[in-house]
Amino acid sequence: MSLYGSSVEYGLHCLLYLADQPEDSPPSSRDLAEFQGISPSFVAKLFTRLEKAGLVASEKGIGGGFRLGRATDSISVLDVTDALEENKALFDCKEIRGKCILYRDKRPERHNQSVCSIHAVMLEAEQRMRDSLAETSLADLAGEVRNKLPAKINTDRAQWFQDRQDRRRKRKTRQ
Amino acid sequence: MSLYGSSVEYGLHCLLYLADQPEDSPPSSRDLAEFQGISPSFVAKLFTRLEKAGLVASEKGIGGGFRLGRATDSISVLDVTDALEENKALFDCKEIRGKCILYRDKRPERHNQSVCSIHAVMLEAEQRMRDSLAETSLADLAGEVRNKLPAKINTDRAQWFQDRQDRRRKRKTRQ
DNA sequence: TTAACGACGACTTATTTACTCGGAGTTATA
DNA sequence: TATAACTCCGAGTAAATAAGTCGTCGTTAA
Repeated sequence: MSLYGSSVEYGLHCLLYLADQPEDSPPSSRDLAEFQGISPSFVAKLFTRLEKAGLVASEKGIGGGFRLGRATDSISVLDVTDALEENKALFDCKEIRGKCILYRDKRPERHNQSVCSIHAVMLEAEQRMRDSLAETSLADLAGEVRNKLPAKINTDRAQWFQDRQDRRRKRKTRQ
Repeated sequence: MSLYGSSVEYGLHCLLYLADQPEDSPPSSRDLAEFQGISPSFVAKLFTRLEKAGLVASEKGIGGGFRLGRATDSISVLDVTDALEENKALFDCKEIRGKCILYRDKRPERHNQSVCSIHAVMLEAEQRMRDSLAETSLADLAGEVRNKLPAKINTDRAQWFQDRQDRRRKRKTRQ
């Protein structure tokens, strides 16, 4: 496996689709899942976490779904990974120095004085990773994808989501 | 949990003790485990991985144990994490674009043309993390720890390992 | 010979991930 | 207003992984 789970992959792809979505027709989590060919119930679960983090806002009811909670340029990739992987650190220092046989009886005070050197190295590496992830926003990613793919794909996709929305709302808004 | 498992923590601590060890008396994996109050069988397992990566060299037999496979300044923290967490990437891109409902039938060729944009962001972040981990060597860490702790602790530790070694070898070298 | 060591692999257990299911709640339509 | 259609939501399950164990083997020194 990898350090980040598949939640991060699913979530980022979903949010990228939301970034290109018109304001008035929020796709449901089911729409997003079926469009990508992944599990609808799992995507639904991811979105509850994304909502708690404020990255998306939900709209209930028959025509409801999700829209982004903030502007695309104010949501970073780091925001998404933090929301989906909870607050999972790179390294969980268990302070095993405290178990050392020499200090089994008289607990040493100096362990609390400073951060474990190993831990410090890990914290630094983690911070660099986080800085990097924070540099890219959903707006950056969405723009990149739009430029990379031929226009027809984007219009096809927009059409598909619109059709789904229309079907749910019995074509009230369109036609 | 954290992204890196406890193998990394155990392994790094063990290697740090090896860094301060005199050449002629290699501690056994059991010595290292009992000194730190952690599971001997698990530490033994870790050392087979460290040996395969060339970070330690083993010596069999009754007085045997482990010594570092290279100089302390040529073993980085990254070397250790790579050895213990296999080749676990930060992000495992499953290319779910290929499952998209629009291309279910006619597989698009352009997916292979370029790296997924999301994947690219992750690769960059991972590289920065790896660069950071590669900057610190066992020599750096060992020096830091030596300076941080009072001298007595270091001599006590050296004495403890020496006693263990002597007990195994029935006090051939000492006394 | 014996006791201690590492090497190796199968095995067990605990935790986490990935995913499902059955509500509760909301909205559009009749 | 009743109801059907659709949503979010969170408890619960199954599969995968991590963490740790155990036993057998070949090696080495006392």
